[in-house]
Amino acid sequence: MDDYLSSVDDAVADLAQDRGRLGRSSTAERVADILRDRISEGFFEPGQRLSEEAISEALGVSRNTLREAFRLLGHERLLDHRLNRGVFVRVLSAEDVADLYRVRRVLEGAAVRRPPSKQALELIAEAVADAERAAAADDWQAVGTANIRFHQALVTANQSPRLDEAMRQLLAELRLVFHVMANPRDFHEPFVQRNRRLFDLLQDGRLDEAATFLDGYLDEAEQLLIRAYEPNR
Amino acid sequence: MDDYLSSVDDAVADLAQDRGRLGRSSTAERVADILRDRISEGFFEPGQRLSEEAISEALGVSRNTLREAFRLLGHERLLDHRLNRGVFVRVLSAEDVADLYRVRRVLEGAAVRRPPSKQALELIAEAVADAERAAAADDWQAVGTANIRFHQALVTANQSPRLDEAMRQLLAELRLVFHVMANPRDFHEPFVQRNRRLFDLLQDGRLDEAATFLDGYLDEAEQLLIRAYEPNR
DNA sequence: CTTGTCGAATTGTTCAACGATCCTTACGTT
DNA sequence: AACGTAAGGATCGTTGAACAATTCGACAAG
Repeated sequence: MDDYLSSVDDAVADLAQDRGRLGRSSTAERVADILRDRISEGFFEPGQRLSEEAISEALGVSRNTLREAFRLLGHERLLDHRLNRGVFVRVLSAEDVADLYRVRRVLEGAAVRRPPSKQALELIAEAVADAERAAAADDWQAVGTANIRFHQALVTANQSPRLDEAMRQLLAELRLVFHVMANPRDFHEPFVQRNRRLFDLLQDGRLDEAATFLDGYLDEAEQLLIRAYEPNR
Repeated sequence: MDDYLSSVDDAVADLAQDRGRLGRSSTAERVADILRDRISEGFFEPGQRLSEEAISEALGVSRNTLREAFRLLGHERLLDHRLNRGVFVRVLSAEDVADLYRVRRVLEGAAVRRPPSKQALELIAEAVADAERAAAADDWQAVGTANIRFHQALVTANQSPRLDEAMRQLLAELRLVFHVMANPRDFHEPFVQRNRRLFDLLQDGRLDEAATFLDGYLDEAEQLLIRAYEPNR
């Protein structure tokens, strides 16, 4: 009987993992999801103003609800809310890009310096493989998203939900900038090999080497980005 | 005449620094400020429900505006927004506390490992002095806020606005927990000396020592907190 | 070319209303 | 005693309309 009870308890405990999915749905949040996707895919361009009237009508929600969605995205730094002037898709300055890479060095650097869990290694390996596969297929858009997943997986090694969330937001912000890269191949291709190399270092437990390798990696990515970005300010 | 023009230009350029203060005031944000203060001072206790009707009436704003404020604080993790049930002052679990300290180790650890700027050192020195002064005056509440300023100043060394902001949020979240400490003196006193010691190490450029010292520091703070916190769950 | 003024357009905020959801209580069933 | 159901009240989610406040561009005056 003890067995029976404990197995039930186990099942219930497992179930608790899905609890997160229950509460998740309010119109405002769903609207925010839609807008977030549109922004990160480049449908709304940085600097563009999002009219309350036009969008609320287009999505069939009231202005008040739309404004709640705007607030959410504003806090994620995807939208810029200027009083009495409306909300605009965020325009990142070169300093913003530099700051984002400063944060990446801290977040990813800390992750790389600690022995990764088996789970984390698996996630990282998957992302590397996906990137290589996409590169072989000349699908550079897919390479880009796989690269992003790679770095997200890296941060996972910190075992911290809050750092994961911070990284998620950071990468969403960075996507605002990726669209300025005229040729996505030039930007994403060089890093596919490096991802593989970084993964190998991590797997072999050569953490110090991984850390310095990562620093060089991020330096170059930042410079590539800023060089392509600085002109049109 | 050139001189005249350029001096005017300079004056105008200076003025641009104050631009940030212009936009900053909407009713919703001011309401959020009020509520944030009330929460961090313990007026609203963790777990308490904040009624839209009661608070909107008390503050003399509409429910819609209040909801915008709630969204803001929800994103700062100070409020817990449960669909159709209202907003509650966030209740941190022991895992939350552990995670917060994980993030602190990353943020403060990275800061301590890089040579601090003169400005940063100054901010840190001020916080240390304030804490010592308050400790001498037996004002343990003030010691607590000075300690918080100390750690905020530490992170300043990262030279990253986003990390500063992350630290600000993190500390606001931690304040939710500080109120469970029955005797603030026991919690804050041991760290006044350590702040001084950490400052000395930084000033002398003994960064590695500072880093390991900080790790021990954070470990102890975390355990103190969790020990006082775990029981009442 | 700068400054003042006016009006259209948009946002900020409020209000009232209605449906949807949750909580509580009570009642009946097994 | 544990569980399923039902009813009612309270609160939230969302809407639509309304008005004040603010911005912005145009146009006239100096």
